[in-house]
Amino acid sequence: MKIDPENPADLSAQIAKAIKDAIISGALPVDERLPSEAEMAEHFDVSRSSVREALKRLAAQSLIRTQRGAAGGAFVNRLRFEDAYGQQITTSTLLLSMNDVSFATACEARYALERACAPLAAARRSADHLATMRAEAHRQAQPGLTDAAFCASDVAFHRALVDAAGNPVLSYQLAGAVEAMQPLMNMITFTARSRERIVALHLDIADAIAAHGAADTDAKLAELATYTQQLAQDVIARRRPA
Amino acid sequence: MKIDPENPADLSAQIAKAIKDAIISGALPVDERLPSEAEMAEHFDVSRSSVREALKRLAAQSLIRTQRGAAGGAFVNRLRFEDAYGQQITTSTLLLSMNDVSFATACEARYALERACAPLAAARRSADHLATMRAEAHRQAQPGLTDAAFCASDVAFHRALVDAAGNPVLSYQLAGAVEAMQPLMNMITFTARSRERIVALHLDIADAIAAHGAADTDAKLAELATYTQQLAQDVIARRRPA
DNA sequence: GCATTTAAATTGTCAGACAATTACCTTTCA
DNA sequence: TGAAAGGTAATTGTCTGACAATTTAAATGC
Repeated sequence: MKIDPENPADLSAQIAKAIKDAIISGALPVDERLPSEAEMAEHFDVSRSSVREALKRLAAQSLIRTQRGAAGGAFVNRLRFEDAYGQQITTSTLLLSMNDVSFATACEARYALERACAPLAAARRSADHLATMRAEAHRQAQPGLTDAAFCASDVAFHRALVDAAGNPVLSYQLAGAVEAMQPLMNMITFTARSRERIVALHLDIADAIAAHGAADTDAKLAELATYTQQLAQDVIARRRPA
Repeated sequence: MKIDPENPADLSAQIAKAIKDAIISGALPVDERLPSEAEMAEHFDVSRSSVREALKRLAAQSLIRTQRGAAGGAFVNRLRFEDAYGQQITTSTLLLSMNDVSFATACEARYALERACAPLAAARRSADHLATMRAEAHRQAQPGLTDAAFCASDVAFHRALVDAAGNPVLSYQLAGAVEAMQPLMNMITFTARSRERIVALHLDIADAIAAHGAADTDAKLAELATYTQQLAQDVIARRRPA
């Protein structure tokens, strides 16, 4: 850990960066205990408040965890894939909502990434993943389902497809792509969507994956992507003249 | 914004979550000014310190920015793709280093995602992206290049390929996949890698993209993936008996 | 009208105090 | 001897008050 310059602004940011760099570089291994707040305050020659604000910045990124008590303190946290999922989804959602990304761009990215998983999913899918996909597809066929529940089930279906690839790195990357799209898909749900067509495609995809058919899976996913894009264009075209 | 319960622990985390939810829900639009720290302290009935720690948590996620002075305060920050790149790379790097993901798994994910970009890159690549890819490939052929510089150029080549797809959402997603792999690739650089083979493949990829050949690009990327996996296996096999 | 000065608002930092929690040690009693 | 009870120290969590630094806006003087 390095000492801060004489610049008396952004002290907590500087301290946070120093500790963060130490964690990334491996100088502070997982579960290592950081010095106490008082010790760090003395070491960096700042107040305990500044140290605390720095630690809160790191805690917000799940880089450390804190524990009260005699043997307590701040510990380097093992960043788990499950923790990163949430951050990924939040960030993706905000990126989409704050940067007016077009539906076409977001949809293209989503299906491009999902199709990247298709061959792996077709090769490795377990009976469990397949059962989840089929269960969700059948749920989507129920007539009384609300739009929100249909969308949630849609997300669950695609999550199962992604997880079927058996690669946690891919699952992490796809979390944002799949789950952040749900609000955008709601945009269409209210108007033009044909649930029957989507359910049929989902069942086709499940069958293709059941048969380990990589090419078939990819083709059906491409069809679903095209249909989704077409729906969006229809909705936009309908809104234009009004 | 809601009020906190009577639980006097994790106050700053609760406040941060309340504000974060308000931002995600859209109740606080971009560039909206939050109340001053003193006002929030009174509103939530906590001390200014707790409010400040909550704000630091949000600042660490680039959700807000702060400004001193009379018309200063905390403002909802527009999350930009460039900001998210860095977070994505950091998170991916830590996930890989802290969860002992196998090289095979990480490499598989990386090339699966990159191949998802290939058809789009082949279709849309600008002269600029193509020039960057070829320039990096030629730089990699220079004899005096250090291993670190070769790796950096390798990353730049693949970044250009991804950016050539012209989809900022894809570029964001791929940032972690491409850049977080650099340390893992260094593992191999020291031993078995043939630069000539890699440069040749890079030039083939650039040619395929120049000719808008989606299938050729994908095939060459698949070849590069296979070669990389093979290298890793060789290194592991060589270390085993020793 | 324009430049200068002054005031006010706001975040950034500091110092000190107390509360809450937890591990560890000591004492006491069976 | 063993175990339960209690006390002690260390550490984070929170509060209060103060001052410094910065920036905008208003007031003032020419």
